[in-house]
Amino acid sequence: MTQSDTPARKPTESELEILRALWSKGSATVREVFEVLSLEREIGYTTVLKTMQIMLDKGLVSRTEDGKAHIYAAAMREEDMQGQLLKDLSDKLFSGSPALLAMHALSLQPASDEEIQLIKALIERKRGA
Amino acid sequence: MTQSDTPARKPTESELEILRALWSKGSATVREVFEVLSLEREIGYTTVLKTMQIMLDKGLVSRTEDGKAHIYAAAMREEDMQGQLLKDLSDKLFSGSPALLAMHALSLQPASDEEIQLIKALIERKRGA
DNA sequence: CGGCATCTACGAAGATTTTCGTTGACTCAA
DNA sequence: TTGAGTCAACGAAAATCTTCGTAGATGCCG
Repeated sequence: MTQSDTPARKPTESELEILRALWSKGSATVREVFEVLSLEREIGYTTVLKTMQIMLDKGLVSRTEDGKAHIYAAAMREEDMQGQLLKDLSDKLFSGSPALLAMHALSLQPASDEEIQLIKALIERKRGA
Repeated sequence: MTQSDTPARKPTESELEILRALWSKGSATVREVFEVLSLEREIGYTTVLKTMQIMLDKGLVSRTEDGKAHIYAAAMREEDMQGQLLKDLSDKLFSGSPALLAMHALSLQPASDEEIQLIKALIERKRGA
């Protein structure tokens, strides 16, 4: 039995790397993902293939057959993964407070005027609610 | 040769767990860390000891002798580690933009009035500069 | 002194992650 | 039909992380 029905663990570094490629392309074959990753670093085709098969087993990606090749897609939306990993980091290093985390992030690098406007709007919206 | 002089990699899950205990106590012996971790979960004393020795080798902690026992301290300040991991996450999932990350974090959970004030102040400060 | 308690050191097993070689299936063209 | 090219499956090696048993050193108490 595969473990496709397990909760959905945190992706490993390599898995996240592949997920990023999938999100950016919408969906892709192993070869396409391999080509994206190859731009970043040395890696073998079968390494990518194997990892994607493992991810399928973990439920991190889904796939459909298309003739000889398989087409893969991320099982989770990028923003959901962002939320999940932010929550994880927040729990581990920011006393479970995303707001505290946000403050640290903001002091990490000055936000642009545009970003500041967005954040202000976001805050106002919350405030109004 | 130990690898104490390597760049300072990202701590593993277990290592981060130990770092949190060290930050909360300032510095501590293996036994003290062990006792903190024991409150959270089942774990053996030598497991903690071994992990802390590995962390010493990696340069994640420092230690001084105190009679028979050793006193450990985190090598990096908590806020620096927070910054490092935030940057890492930002690079991997938020196009390298901490501000974008902050926005997502804020929409994750409503910030308290107090937090909103702090964030506003932070933004104003940046704006002024 | 002798034994118990407490430490560190060492090594190794087990689990997980990362990597890729090899194999066999299929496709297309000569 | 056969050979070159492309693909997935499989298995296993290598690297890393997690766990702890065992052994040896040291301190303290009677």
